[in-house]
Amino acid sequence: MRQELLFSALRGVEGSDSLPFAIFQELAVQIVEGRLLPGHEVNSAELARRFTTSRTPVREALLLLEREGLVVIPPRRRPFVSPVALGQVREIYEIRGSLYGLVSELLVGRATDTEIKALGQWQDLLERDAREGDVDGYFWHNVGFRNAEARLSRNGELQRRLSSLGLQMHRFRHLSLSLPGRLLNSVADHERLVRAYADRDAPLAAAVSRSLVMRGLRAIENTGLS
Amino acid sequence: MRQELLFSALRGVEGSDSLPFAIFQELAVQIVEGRLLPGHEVNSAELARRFTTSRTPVREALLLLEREGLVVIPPRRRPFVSPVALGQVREIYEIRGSLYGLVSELLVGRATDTEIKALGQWQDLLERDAREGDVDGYFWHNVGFRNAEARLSRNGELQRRLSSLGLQMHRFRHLSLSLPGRLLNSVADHERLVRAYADRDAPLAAAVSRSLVMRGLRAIENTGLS
DNA sequence: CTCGCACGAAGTGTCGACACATTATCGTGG
DNA sequence: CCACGATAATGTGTCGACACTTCGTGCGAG
Repeated sequence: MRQELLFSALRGVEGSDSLPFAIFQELAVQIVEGRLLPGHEVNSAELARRFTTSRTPVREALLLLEREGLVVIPPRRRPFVSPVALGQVREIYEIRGSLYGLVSELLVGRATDTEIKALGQWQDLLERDAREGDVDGYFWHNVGFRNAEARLSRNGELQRRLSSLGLQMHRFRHLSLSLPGRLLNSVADHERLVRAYADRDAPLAAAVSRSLVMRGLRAIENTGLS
Repeated sequence: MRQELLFSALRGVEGSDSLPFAIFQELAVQIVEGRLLPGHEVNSAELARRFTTSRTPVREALLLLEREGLVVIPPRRRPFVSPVALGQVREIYEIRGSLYGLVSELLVGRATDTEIKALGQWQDLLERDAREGDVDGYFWHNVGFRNAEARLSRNGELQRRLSSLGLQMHRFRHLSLSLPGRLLNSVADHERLVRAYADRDAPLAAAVSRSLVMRGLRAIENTGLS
């Protein structure tokens, strides 16, 4: 499944074969896809029954979900899927904008010409998706593009933190891209970005990358989130 | 103890009264202060004996330490205090520089005049410490200053993430500040920063804030870390 | 004397059980 | 008929136990 892209930088932190991580991944996808709605209760006892294990690994999985901000665990109370408040969305976008600005800046100084060319190929895919109005395809190719950028920044810590933010963002993606005209706008930004990479213009790349993220926030704000 | 400043933004995430969090805090301080050296083995069995509890809460504490990057937990193998590689230090500083740039930028738009004046008071303390050559005092007042800045950014997520990075940074602080002339340099940067705040000059504040962090990295690199 | 294997010691991941806290149910009084 | 309090049901945090794996030690073959 394409969802595996979301965990790319998290894998290896905890053995991906471990039982807790498998449970975490399963639940993370469900939350992020909207099948488990905010406020929905995820108590360890029931999950243990569902996965036919004891509560210990489930508990660990819940802690992982908490660290990714997908679940809230109040002490002595049942854990539940974390709510998505507009304020928090804005906070996350601000961080993400700053960090992707950094990615672009680092990338300009560290990526080879061929690597930058490879980014251009992602750009072609995005353009095609936008032309055909394939919102879903656009989204996933965009994730691929961003992952590729993060990798080229040659900063593993940065990659890991962005991946964590990406999980959160996935939760409200449908709000961000489904607006008319949004895709074409976005694809134009991407083009400017790739050109800045090719020109090795670090400040411009950083600025464009950041504004690209912030435009996504603007789009969400206009839909009027609950 | 002053160390409590380090956990300011982490408290509340997990009940600070919980047993696992208490163990986490205890161990985090020991690692961060250098009393538990990189590579030192921290197995849950021994810790359980030392804290006179079962392994379950200890295990949870170790997971918290792992999430802060202070401990590595290889599957089926004993956990150990994570090593401090120069490469990783650079990665963290890059992220920190970017995020503190963001803090400064947001702060300019969101803090009140009186709040900015309060930052100036921290600045006075730093100046005095620098004049008197009180490296330790300077460090802690600096932490206070940065925490205050983060709070004024009015972005809780950002605050939390910076606090996490701060824990890591504490591990090599002695390398960063003990160089001759470093304090005076740093204090001059702080002054420029506070002035930019007073002038409500967001781009300048962001640039100064970031360069302030990066100067710290430069200082560490020159000492030649193992 | 060195290398490698086997055996024992110790640690990890998981489990079921327990006391306590929280939550839901239901009967009773107003 | 609703509010409220006792009580039952369910969940959390913690514990000790177990099988399996990893680590350490020493013995024996070469």
